Amino acid sequence: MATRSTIYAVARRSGVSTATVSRVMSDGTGFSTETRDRVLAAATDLGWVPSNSARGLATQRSGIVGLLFPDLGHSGEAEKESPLYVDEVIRGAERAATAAGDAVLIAATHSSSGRDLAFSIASKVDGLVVLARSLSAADLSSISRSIPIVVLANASARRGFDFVGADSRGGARAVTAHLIAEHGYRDLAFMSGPARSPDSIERFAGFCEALAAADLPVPDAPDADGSFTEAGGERAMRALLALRHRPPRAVVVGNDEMTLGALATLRAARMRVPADVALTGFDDIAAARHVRPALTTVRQPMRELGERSVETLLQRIREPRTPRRSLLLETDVVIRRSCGCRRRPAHADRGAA
Amino acid sequence: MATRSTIYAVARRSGVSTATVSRVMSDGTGFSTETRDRVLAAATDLGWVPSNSARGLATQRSGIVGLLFPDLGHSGEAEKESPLYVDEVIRGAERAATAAGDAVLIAATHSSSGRDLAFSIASKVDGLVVLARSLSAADLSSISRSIPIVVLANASARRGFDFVGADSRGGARAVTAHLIAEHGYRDLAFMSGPARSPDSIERFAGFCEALAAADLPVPDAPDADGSFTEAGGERAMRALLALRHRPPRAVVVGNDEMTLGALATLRAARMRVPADVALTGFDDIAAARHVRPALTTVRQPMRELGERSVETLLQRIREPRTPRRSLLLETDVVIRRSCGCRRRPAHADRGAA
DNA sequence: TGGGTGTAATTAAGCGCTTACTTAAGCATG
DNA sequence: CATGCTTAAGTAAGCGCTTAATTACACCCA
Repeated sequence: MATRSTIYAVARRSGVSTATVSRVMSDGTGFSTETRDRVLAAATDLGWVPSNSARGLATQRSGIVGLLFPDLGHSGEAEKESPLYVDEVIRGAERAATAAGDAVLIAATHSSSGRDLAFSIASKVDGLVVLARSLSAADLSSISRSIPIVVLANASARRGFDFVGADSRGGARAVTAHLIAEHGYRDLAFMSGPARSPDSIERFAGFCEALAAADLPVPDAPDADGSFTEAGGERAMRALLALRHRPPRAVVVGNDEMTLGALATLRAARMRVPADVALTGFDDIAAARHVRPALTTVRQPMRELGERSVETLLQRIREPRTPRRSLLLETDVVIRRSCGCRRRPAHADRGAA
Repeated sequence: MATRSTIYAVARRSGVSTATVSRVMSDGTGFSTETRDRVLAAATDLGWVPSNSARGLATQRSGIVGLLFPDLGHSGEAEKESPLYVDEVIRGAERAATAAGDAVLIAATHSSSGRDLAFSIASKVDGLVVLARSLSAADLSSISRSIPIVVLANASARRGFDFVGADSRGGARAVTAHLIAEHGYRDLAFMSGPARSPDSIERFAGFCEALAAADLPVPDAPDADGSFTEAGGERAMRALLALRHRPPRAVVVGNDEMTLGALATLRAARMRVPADVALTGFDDIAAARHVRPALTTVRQPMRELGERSVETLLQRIREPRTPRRSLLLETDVVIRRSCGCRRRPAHADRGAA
């Protein structure tokens, strides 16, 4: 507790200069084994933990990267639901950073505080991974004047930055195509998440592409939308049913949580899934395997998104003037029962990259 | 990109000294509004983000707290399952830190790297929250010589440190009591997680207390154990069934994921839950609500654990020589169907604090 | 014996901030 | 008009490391 000891104390105790201590600590060269042992012993005795502030000031590197993400469901109703996605990304980021000897700082932009928070974080890190819409374009470019930034999963903001994302559109196209080709459904609807969310937009686009490819009529907008939550899915499905005289044969839903909600609404309306209405989700959250019917869904490599974005960032920090990188990871269609399939086929389709 | 500008550049550009810039940035006093505006403008123009290393060196505070947690399921089979608990804690920690104007650094100790990682993190933060068994007692006390530490959810390591945890034991006691009192089961088994996990031990203790209170025979050890994963639960349940001529009437399981696995094994063995064997879990993960039968389980205030531990840490950093704190949060029994209840009662029992 | 070559170690100049101390100026007071 | 008080600003000494430049020394070879 109490007083952190300094490199000077260690140097004095082991009878060498601070330069030598520093070299020993950084695995450098230019010292004998005995000296090394003496230094290490002194460091241990004193319980010395070098100050990263001092080191960072001297080296111009803090050894920390930041991850900024939007705070979904802040203290609200559905707050237990949304995390999954972000959490996996965080895990991936942590892993990649640790593997490279760096550490990762995380911060959720609770909408209000966005700007200040971002600058406060920016001052503490060597670079920033910004997930989805957690920061305005203006702040993004302002911060990028002092540290490198990689944009994660928000294709609309990628211009001018390194970018890492998943092929949401390809995934949506692939499930939709499955519904059409394997099951012969022709009356399909799309139920979107928040209208402005880049994910919503991409997924709807993929849905439309598949319809177009099958010469089916292409809608202008999603048939219903809501928040990316269970409650949002329930409401959206109610709206959808109210709107139509006859329910669609199949509904491609923006994410799994909404699908869970949609399922509840359909059950309440005494409709069978998939016999009356088939359903597909997005994300492959744990619950997707456990509901009945188990959800056919599109899996994103969430952890890998986190890993790759941090790797990209570290690479950029190392070599600031390399051409921009853009990385689009593949998504997988996971076939279960909610689409109407009876048994899992040998292997799933892949969203094109 | 490229060159971070410094306080000197800002000072020059706005025609004041660095001291004045510093005062303006820290919301201090001793400058006119015009001066403030000039400084702020210059800072914005230059895209200046103050260096936290320099500031930290001068103030002896980095404004960063660390959260160390064990890396469950590293690249292994069940890796998608375990997160939940840790993730919620991370969320809570982030929230509390941000609310206090600090940031949080996270790191998973991938068993091997434990020690080095811990020291690397320790050098970057003002204090550390250490979750469960992510660090040995020796490292814990070694690090605590230079920065404050709060132990989270590992009652066995609390000695000498600030401590925050949930009342696992009380929760286990409460579900077990429910099984005995409400359903009249007398033949109960306990299926534990990893034998050495503090959670396993606490929960088993609570189970035993409830048996003792009902004058039922108290076992020496859990009837089966496994890892805290679905696969672990499947195996443990198979072992349990193999061991006994007749299955127990009810099984209190160490956590929800194991319960999911146990459920699968029972189904495969053509036993009905809860009609033949009743089951309860721990943690209330999202899937617990979605499986059939929905799981009766014990909920821990995971996010609050994260919040409280960071608050405790910040408090300690602020006032180093205050008496140690120990905080035990209550757990809730969540009644659903897997225990045999037909409908949710008005309110759930509470684990005693 | 002297000069070259390595290796082990030290010296000291920063890195970009904060802050105690000091100065300057404006203003009210007796 | 000298005195003191308040407020706005500047000066400069660190904070604890890293690292380029330098020194000290041992060793080898002609």
